[in-house]
Amino acid sequence: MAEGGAPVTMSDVARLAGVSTATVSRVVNRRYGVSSSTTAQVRAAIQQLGYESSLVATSLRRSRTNVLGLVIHSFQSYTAEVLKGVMDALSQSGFDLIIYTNSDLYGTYAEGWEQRHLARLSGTLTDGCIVVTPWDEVRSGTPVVVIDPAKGSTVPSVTADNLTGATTVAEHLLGLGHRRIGFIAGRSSLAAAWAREEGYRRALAGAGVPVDPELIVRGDFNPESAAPVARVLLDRADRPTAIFAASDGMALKVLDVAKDLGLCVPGDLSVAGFDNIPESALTDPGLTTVDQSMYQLGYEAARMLKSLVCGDWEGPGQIVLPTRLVIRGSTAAPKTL
Amino acid sequence: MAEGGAPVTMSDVARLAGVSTATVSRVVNRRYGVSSSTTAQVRAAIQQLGYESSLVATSLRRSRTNVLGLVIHSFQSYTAEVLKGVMDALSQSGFDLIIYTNSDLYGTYAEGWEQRHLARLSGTLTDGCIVVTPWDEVRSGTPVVVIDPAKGSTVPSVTADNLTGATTVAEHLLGLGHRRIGFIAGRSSLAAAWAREEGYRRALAGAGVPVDPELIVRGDFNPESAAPVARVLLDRADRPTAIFAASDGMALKVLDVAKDLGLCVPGDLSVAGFDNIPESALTDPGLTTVDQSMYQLGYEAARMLKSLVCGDWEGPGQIVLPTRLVIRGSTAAPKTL
DNA sequence: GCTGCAAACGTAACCGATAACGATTGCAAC
DNA sequence: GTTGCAATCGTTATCGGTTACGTTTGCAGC
Repeated sequence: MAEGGAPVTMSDVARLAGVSTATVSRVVNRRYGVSSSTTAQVRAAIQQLGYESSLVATSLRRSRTNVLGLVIHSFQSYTAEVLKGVMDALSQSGFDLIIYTNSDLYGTYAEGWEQRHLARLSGTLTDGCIVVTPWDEVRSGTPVVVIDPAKGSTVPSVTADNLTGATTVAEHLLGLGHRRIGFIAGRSSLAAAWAREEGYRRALAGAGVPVDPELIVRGDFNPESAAPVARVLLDRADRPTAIFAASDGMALKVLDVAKDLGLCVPGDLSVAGFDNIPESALTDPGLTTVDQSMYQLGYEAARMLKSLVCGDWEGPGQIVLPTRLVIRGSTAAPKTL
Repeated sequence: MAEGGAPVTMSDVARLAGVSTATVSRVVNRRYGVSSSTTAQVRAAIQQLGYESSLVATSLRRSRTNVLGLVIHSFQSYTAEVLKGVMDALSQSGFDLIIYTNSDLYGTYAEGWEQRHLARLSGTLTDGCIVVTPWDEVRSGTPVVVIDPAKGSTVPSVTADNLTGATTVAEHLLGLGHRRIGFIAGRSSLAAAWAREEGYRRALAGAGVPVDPELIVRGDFNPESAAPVARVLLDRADRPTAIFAASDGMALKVLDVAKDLGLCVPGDLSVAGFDNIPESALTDPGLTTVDQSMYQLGYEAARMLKSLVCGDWEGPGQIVLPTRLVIRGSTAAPKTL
């Protein structure tokens, strides 16, 4: 059958089978109270017409839909990792997944897009939602889990231990003998950016190394934002012997800048990042970084949401996942040591 | 406001504002025929209650929803690229996007999942759908665009020029002087696999090189499937001087196998792939491949669907996008020449 | 033969919104 | 004072299902 023609509805099936729509509904939902002969008739009609129940109509009437929602702003490379984790966690769970995004990719977002998207889904379509954005003003009748929420949030959430992770990286650099360590911070509005910077500061303080404000510059987590500020650091007469960027994307950009300036990594400059995106393993030299497993974040968020929806969640309201230092070739002891 | 409480509906707003739901609807949809004073009252009530219209209820009643759907089986790495293209094409178009996936990631798929997913969305939720799968038995009341459809399909579709792309790669290898070129085919049920193999055959035929069936082995596009069959090729006494794999994932696996066997690429063996996934640029040596721009596929599919929904599509029913040969370090003239 | 009861099935209200239609109101024109 | 018309707003049917409830039917038990 080709295109065209109105979609086949339950009453079409009912008419063909010579029964009421209620009976068709009972057959579809395998409810008690339909004789085997009429069941067979109805099934035959469904088969013949190629009927599929409408998700919309069903979800409007029913409270439970067995569909979970995921709301995102736009597609980044890490988004795919999160989604893989979410889908693996939902594998064979009986829950389907709907991802809702809007088309305003580059335009300015009207305030409160999270709430708007959430409301459109969680009204009746989904049994619960995952929100991938720093945000905590959740209003929803159904459970919501936030990945990487704003600082001090009290909504159910999953986040990486950015503070410890960043501390570990800085301690790794300090352990190698570095004392002048540049830091490229992330967008200051994000909790993750704050935690990573704080980890850097604490590690230095712990080692008795004073924090030089001149060595802290700010990007926005985007690779492109790192190039100019990295140059600022590296053009200094007393340039740092190591640079710790708050994201791998920015760290990879630092590698490019270093190459442009004729600096050898890790000979002249050690570079470390945060995230462990796939590309970081493939550069030459490989990038020392912190694995925060976006996959794991997605996986845990989905697991949590699933339990919240089923009402059998036992764990804590906020999950903080451990991070893992990944040492590769981009860091070494400073030459001047 | 925290969680809990039934979601606020239109009648809640109507009650608070002292009007009927019809009036609220008119205000929400900016229709003519509401005095400015009542409009203000209604808006105030909406604000106070935090009302958001339900996507489900709206789409059930209305024919048009300004939401497009995308149906996929599971998340692969290329899926993210397709999605980026789709979202860029939809940027500021007024269309939102809903991606529907089910949870059966590893389990066996019941036959006809495409139709089932499509029916659940296109009943009323979406104005049209993109289906990312080789499939052509489309039945839908709303427009559907298929990315990478089955062979000889007549539904609106977007696909890469696999035939020409594969021919180009094979000709590149022939041009370097290779005569014994192994081919690792993809899953035979897919049209893309057929086209890529056909391109390989045609290039050889064009150069007057007889096709040796012993040099053609079959994977399934998955990286893991390539290792054993690559070994079969490379363990032969008269092993090929070059291997062309029908996907980058498989080609990268061939690089691993070659390394295990102590073969030098491209000194002892040239390797080429197809897809140009990001990883292919980062290996050492870089992988010669064909860029088919999944991004572009997604972009064009979305553009086409948008026009089909609006009824102003002028282009052809099937779009075939050109491919581009990307020459990197993994291919060179054979040593024995 | 009548009652009782459960199985089988239809009727109709309902989910939250939209839109055709009807009803009310105010005001100008006759 | 009517009439006419437009502006404003409420009533109600409807989208495609689900489900509480009512009705019919068949059959066992008295």
